[in-house]
Amino acid sequence: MKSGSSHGHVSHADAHASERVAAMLRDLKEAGLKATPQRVAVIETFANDPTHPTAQELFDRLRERFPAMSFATVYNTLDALASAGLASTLRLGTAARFDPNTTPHHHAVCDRCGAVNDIPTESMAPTDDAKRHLASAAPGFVVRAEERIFRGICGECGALVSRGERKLS
Amino acid sequence: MKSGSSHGHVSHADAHASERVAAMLRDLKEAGLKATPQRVAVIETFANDPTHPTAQELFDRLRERFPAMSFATVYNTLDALASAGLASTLRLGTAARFDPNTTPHHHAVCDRCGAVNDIPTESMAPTDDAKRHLASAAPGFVVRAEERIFRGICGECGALVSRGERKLS
DNA sequence: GTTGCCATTTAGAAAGTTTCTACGTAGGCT
DNA sequence: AGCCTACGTAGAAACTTTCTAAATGGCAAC
Repeated sequence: MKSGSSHGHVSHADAHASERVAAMLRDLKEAGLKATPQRVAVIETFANDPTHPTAQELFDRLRERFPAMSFATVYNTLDALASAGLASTLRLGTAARFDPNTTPHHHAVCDRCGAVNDIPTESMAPTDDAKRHLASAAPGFVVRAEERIFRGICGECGALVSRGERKLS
Repeated sequence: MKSGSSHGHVSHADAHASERVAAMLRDLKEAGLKATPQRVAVIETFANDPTHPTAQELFDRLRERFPAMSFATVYNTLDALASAGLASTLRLGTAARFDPNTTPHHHAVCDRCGAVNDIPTESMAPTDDAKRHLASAAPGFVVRAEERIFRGICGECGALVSRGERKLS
């Protein structure tokens, strides 16, 4: 993260990023959680990252600024954020991935490069078809949330493959 | 397991179960994989299990019949089955869960008891709405498969909660 | 039926991820 | 400023998955 907010200069893009960080810090306090330096650092590192980082990735980046930070703090903080509704957990492979985007959305995962993209959707409500099948297969089930994962090949990898390049798998 | 559909008689359950095992063994051979005793045991244990067992759960059960079986064999076999299209992997928590049902379907996961139910759906195709959002958020992405996970409270847990009982997480 | 190849199994180690414990620290309210 | 308690740290522990080397055995070919 080279465009982090620790620099003095604030560009237009960083302005939005700062807003998001500020909003998360505000929500953090409203949830009754303490704004410790470590949590502020996690939020600054995490809030505007669209790559769905793993705990390890966040830990590696945070350590550059906080050499003393422990792995448990990363998990504790992410759990705290998730409990407060400021983040969500996504389990796609062996390691969990975390998402600062709490607006309703789905995910597109590339089979080739592993990239995870957010797919915004206005309505997360199940279709009538889905509701019907849900009702008959799991009677009485009350839906709290729905996750959708699209698996396939992303545009970039599709272009590489069509050019005959085969770097991975 | 209540079927809720217009057909499906319990009296034929065993017959259907045997058929399914036979079909999986046939498909296994057609995929060029050897029908070892361990694989046959995994298939017999796994083919008709609707609970989406973890590798640990399958291993525990298999060990009763095959005390010498190693954990790696369970993973190897499940991977082989998945490669041959006879099973699929579902990652919901820390441990992967496996599903012998390869017909297109979704999953309903209970927040309280953790039960996983299959939700059959005729069409797995994304809605026009989803396609539109997918195209703009991930240009060029080609969908191979779509997974949906409904999270909520299952009928059983809902009934318990409404009676004021709180047995577990 | 025998032989031989090679996929597969096994035990164990290793790698990787997540959770837990004990204790020291410090945030933030009064 | 002082207190209470939530929080952070280090490290261990628990758990899941993958890997390695060596032995085994399924099954095709003869």
